[in-house]
Amino acid sequence: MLDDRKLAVLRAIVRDYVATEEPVGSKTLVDRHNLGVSPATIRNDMAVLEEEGYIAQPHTSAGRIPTDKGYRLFVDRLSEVRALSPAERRAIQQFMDNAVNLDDVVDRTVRLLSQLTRQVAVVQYPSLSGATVRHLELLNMAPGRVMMVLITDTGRVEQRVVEVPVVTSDDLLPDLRARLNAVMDGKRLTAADQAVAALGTQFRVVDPVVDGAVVARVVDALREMIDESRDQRVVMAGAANLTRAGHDFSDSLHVVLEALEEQVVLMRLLGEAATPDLSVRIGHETTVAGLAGTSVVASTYGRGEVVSRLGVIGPTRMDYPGTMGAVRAVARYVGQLISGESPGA
Amino acid sequence: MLDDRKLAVLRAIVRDYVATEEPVGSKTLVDRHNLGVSPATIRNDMAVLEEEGYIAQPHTSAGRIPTDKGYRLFVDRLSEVRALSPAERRAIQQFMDNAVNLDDVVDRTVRLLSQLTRQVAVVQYPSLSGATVRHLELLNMAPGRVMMVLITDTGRVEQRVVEVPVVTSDDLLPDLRARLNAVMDGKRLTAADQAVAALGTQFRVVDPVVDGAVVARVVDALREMIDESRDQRVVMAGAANLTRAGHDFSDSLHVVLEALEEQVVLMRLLGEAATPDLSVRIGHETTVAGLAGTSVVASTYGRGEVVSRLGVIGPTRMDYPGTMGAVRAVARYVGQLISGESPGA
DNA sequence: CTAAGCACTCGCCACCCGACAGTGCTAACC
DNA sequence: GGTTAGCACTGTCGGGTGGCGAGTGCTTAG
Repeated sequence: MLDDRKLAVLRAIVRDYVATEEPVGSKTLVDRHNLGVSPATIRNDMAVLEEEGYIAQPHTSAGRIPTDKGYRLFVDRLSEVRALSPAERRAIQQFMDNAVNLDDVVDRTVRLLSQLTRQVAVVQYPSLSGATVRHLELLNMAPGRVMMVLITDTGRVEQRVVEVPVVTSDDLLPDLRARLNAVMDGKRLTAADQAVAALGTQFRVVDPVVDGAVVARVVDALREMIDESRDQRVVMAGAANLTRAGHDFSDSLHVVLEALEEQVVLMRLLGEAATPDLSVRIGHETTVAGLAGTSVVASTYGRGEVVSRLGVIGPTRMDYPGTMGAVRAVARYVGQLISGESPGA
Repeated sequence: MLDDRKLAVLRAIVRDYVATEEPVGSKTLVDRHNLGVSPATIRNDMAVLEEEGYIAQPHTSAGRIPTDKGYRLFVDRLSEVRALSPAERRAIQQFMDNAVNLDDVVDRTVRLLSQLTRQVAVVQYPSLSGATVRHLELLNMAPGRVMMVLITDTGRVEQRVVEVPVVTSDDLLPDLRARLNAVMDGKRLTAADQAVAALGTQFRVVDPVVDGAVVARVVDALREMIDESRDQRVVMAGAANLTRAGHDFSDSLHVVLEALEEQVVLMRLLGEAATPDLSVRIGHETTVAGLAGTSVVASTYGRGEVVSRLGVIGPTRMDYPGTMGAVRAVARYVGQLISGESPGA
């Protein structure tokens, strides 16, 4: 049904609409792209494309705009991911290489991504589930308050304060710390959790009442920590881009902004990116209510066990090739960075 | 010049305008508040108030709206901070008491504040300058990569990865850690910095070339860390509130959102709150460009050395008594929380 | 000092109308 | 059969107009 020229027309419509943000008519189409036929012919093609649901007209006497289905076809078959310019690559490198710790890496990534794409960027912290335990530190903050700091090989630091019965023996905490570290060190979090549980019961039997209670609290908190560290944090940046001229969110802006402030929503948005590598969800393809007018370009990043997601959110009318290129480039760079390799440009 | 009735009129205008978001005229004024005089009299008073610069009319045939100067007078002399309802207090308590660590406390605080006031909330992390060092941890992440984790008594954890020449001796790091901890433990950050510097030079002389280089890198990084930890982090929440109906940011929204995404701007906004306790900056009183249409209600929180700031940002046309009440209440509660006292409601 | 009456000033809104862009259809053309 | 030219049609957008109403300032009287 769709011969080559019709596809070319669709491609031209998408590109023009994205560029001008105005419904595109048959005449302007033949003017801007040299399609070699007359407007009337294009009109016939457009009629077919509309019938098939790839384009639509906002009102009778206006040009056509792509539908979600049209964008989908465009992304899948009519465009290619745009590689970044050397200048852009250099910018990524320079900006990221100044990061001093994991928080900083994530923070810079999200800001970088939002600036490159001029859209809302979202980055999920590197997952902990595959991470291995590097060290656990126990500290007496105040009588009855113990601070626990858990460090993983991904550079992530989880902290927590627990209330315990007043510590009686001076060397309980160091002792406990040594034991816990001995048991957990180098283990994956899941394995560490089990080891800690086992140690907990054993320890509890051997020691006197008060100490036992302390140990119990610490072990419980530690397990809780390991467990909770699984619900990933997500950071967002570039919300101001939603208000850029040409974004017709005007009315739904409130809804979109509200949605984007919810960690859960952001998680789901990234989580929907089922595809292993680069993924694009367009308009109604998202399951998040209120975000039907947006598209999400996301990608996994990292290697092996240390894997997570990042992406950007923008209007369905976005520059897909460019956005996909930026997301892919940043994902690759950050992936190498947190894997400990010194990434080339 | 301003007798009691004129002040009452101003008070009524501010309240009405904040409530209805529409310019208020003389007739509606006498209808809603029983001022005991006729509209004509009010009109005379309003003429005086306008002449003095407390109110203005957006256009000739409209009612009056308060000017920044008018709000200022209202805040200073015509209103009182509204105490929170028991229900609100309970909500604060419940919400905050589930926090598990400092990040969580700050995160919850900012969300709580934005929900209570229905405005953009900003919270600055508790300052480190007065904090004392609790512990320093050094970890070999990979050959040539050392992770440093600095923990203070405020519960704040700073981390950083440094690249070093490959570590040769196995016990260099533990040894170094022990020495550094011995020197820093319990000290204020500034004092710790000096102690570390002293130790650095001393250590460097004693040890062989490679180790010396490692020590130098670590000490340098540590000092840098202490130094940088002074540029405070600020978190923001509730940006969606900017788009609530009735906020006439419509055009300047972009500017405001952009400003609020800049850490530096947020810092300055809070920093301007010179007054010890609760402070209000109205409209043009702020020095931040682009935020002339907003007011900032801020407060310090915490006690003694551990002191920082929080606040909310909203349109000049805001419910000052209510907002001030909420900010004050949250500041007090969080202050107690991070001081380690178990706060009563 | 307060109140009543009154003319006046604008912003808002609904309405109309013409210009315009783009379409679908039909008929001719290669 | 696909392509093209011509043409009537449809809906949006912008500007212009007029009535309405809220609110004011002024003047004058109590």
